[in-house]
Amino acid sequence: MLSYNRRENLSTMEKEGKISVHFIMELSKNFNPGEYEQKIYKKWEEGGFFAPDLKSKKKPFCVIMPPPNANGSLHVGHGVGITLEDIMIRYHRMKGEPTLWLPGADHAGFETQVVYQKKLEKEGRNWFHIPREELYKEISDFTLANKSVMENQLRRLGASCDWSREIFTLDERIIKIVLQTFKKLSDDSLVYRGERIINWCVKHQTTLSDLEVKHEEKDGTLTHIKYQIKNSDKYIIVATTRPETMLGDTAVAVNPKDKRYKNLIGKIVILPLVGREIPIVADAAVEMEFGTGAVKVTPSHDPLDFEIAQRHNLEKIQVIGQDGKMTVSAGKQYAGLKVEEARVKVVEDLRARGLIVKEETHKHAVGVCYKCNRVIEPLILPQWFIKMKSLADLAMKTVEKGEVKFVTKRFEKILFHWLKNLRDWNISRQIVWGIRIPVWYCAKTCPLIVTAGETPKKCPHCGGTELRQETDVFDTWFSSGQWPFAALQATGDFQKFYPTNVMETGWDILPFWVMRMIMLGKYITSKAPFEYVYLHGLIRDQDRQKMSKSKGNVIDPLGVVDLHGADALRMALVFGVSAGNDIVISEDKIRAHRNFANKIWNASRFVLMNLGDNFFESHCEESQTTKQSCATAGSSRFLSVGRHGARDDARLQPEDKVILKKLSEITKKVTKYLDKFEFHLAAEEIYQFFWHEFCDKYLEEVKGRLTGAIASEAKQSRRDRHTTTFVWARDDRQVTQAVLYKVLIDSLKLLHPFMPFVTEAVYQMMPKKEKEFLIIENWPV
RNA sequence: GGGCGCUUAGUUCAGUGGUAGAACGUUCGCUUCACACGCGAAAGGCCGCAAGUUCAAUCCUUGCAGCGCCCACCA
Repeated sequence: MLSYNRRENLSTMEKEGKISVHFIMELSKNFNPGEYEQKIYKKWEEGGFFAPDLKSKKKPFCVIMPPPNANGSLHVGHGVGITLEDIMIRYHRMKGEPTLWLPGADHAGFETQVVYQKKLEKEGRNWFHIPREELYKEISDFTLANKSVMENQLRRLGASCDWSREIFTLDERIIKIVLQTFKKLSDDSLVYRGERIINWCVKHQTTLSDLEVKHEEKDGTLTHIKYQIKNSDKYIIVATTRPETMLGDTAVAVNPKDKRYKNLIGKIVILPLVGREIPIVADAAVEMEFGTGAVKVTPSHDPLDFEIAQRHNLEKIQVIGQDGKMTVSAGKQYAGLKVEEARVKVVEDLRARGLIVKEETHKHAVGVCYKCNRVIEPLILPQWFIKMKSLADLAMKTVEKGEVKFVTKRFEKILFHWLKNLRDWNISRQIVWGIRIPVWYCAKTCPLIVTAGETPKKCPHCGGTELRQETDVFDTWFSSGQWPFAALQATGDFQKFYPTNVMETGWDILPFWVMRMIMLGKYITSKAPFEYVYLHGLIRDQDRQKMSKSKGNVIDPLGVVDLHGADALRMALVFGVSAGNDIVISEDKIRAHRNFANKIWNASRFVLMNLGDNFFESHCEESQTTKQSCATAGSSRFLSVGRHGARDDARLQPEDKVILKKLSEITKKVTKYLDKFEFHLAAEEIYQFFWHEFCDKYLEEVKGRLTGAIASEAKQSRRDRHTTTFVWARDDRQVTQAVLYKVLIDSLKLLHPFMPFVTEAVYQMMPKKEKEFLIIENWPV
């Protein structure tokens, strides 16, 4: 027998090819994750276990990883998703299914640009002075650097995704598919370039989709202004929160049913300060109860006014520019002023003329940029839009038919609410970092040239060669909305793995991403991109607060992994958390599961010490003589303990029967819960069983029966292993050992999806393993 | 204004049409030879309020109250 000292670790053990009882006894009393995790992960990865076994005839299982934004570090939110996905993946892999977890990274267009812009600001450089190509290159380098940091963080969490297939959202193969989709939408007349009122962020100098605009309650002032009626000394009083926009007014609107104003409809008013003559129109969109019931109409700077203008064919005068300052059209005395300055000056000037009737404080929701919180300036700009109606209907039908199922039903309601209220989707962004829209403009006024990416040599309409490409890029969500089919097509796995099984992601991106994937996936491939949608909640701290850098309550997942191990973090993220609900995590909770990992470690040490050396050595010899691997010979026999009525074996003591019965029950339960996406219940069951049934009860009960086991050099039986359950079990102690072994190894398997590292570390020390690694073990039945 | 949720032990949360569950925390005892990151024991709850359906409601229905989130063109 070889002797070891406690410094020696896994690799030494493996070099020697054997593990002895003495080795186990020398192991540290506490599980030290740092000593094992990265080594184990490396072995898994090198072993190629993350790639799907394409030879398997079983039904494939596929999860597409929501590609993390490659512009920073992973946060705990990623930890939740990665853990849940990894649990599913490891479970299905152990069931022998060809299992693909496709990792990716997202260039995250606007988001990354915002991050990079901040970085430039700190360096004192001006974003807008850097040439486009240079900027693109810089952001690209930045993103790729972050991408590799992130990949290593995913490894630290234990993500068993197939790195050999990893794909980036700006991969040439992906871009090609995205452009084809745009072309198809264009051919189907689902995309158009339109001059419509859009959301403009003055800071970031780009438009945003409606979803990217947040609404904040703000205190404002409702200013009542007199507009004089032409050829009369009468006035109509309008109420507005944005007096400065009156410079761009082209009408006053009232509700057609409003008796107060009935006789004024069609009359002309003189716009104060400007002198422009504008009509009073009747429009049902005007609320009679609000303000004075008369609205000034500024088509260029207000969405509602824009619509009124469309209906009444009103002129549109832009008085605010993309720089957030008043334009020359606002008049000499206002041009160049910032909006806020102009507001003050306009009110002053009106007051000087006695045209302010009253000013009242007024709470109202103001649209702000979701990134910089700056007030959104509605402007009219030509943008690319996707028509939503037919795609939304398509998505609704897909969900109604059950082609896509939501694990948490209530999200289906929320999705429908979204789908029913969608307006056309502005997919163009005036940013650098993204996929450029494949449209070319001819120098002459020919129709636009839309391609699937190829650069046209000449204008198909006039033959002209003076063409210039659209500078706008796609909204990131336009490309990521195609991710499941695009990614699988790019890696060549589409045939086998599409549609995928589960889309696991945070509920906060239901409308941004999930909804669009259903629409675009179904539209392009005629199949829904996934069968199930599992949405997890937001992470909160013990005081139920959202985590944010400014609050200083952020938990860095890698810090936790370093301190307590990935297993502890993973378990803390699933324990006591049901689908769709917010997740409360605290240092206490993580420590509790660090303790559990340690419990697994120590219980395993105890079992291994008590198996006796015959377990470690003799059986290997036996199986070699029967030309069976050491591993197979051992465990297949043990597996029969629970399966073929061995519980009734006369040599089993009552406590043996109880624990084996419970093991069998727990195995069924955990399996059932995993199939139903009830990860927390699965985790709690196995936790409860392992700690309180196996450790607290069974291990204590059998201690007496094991006395002397360690020193024992019991001879093994050479009887045929196929005729007897416990071939080698010649006395009570040996029966106990067999039961211990069986319960431990099955527990390790059941625990593995949740806590892959401790379980694998222990498995590596197990004698008579069926497989080389636990990660590829067979799920118990 | 519209929509979606939540309310169960001190805390964070599970759960079920039929005697209330876990984790953490708390209290008391334990240097028991796997583990003090541990073991044993214990305390702790009209399952938000009211009505209804039912033989039976914490669970289903309705109303109410409190809390949270999302959406939104009352300028």
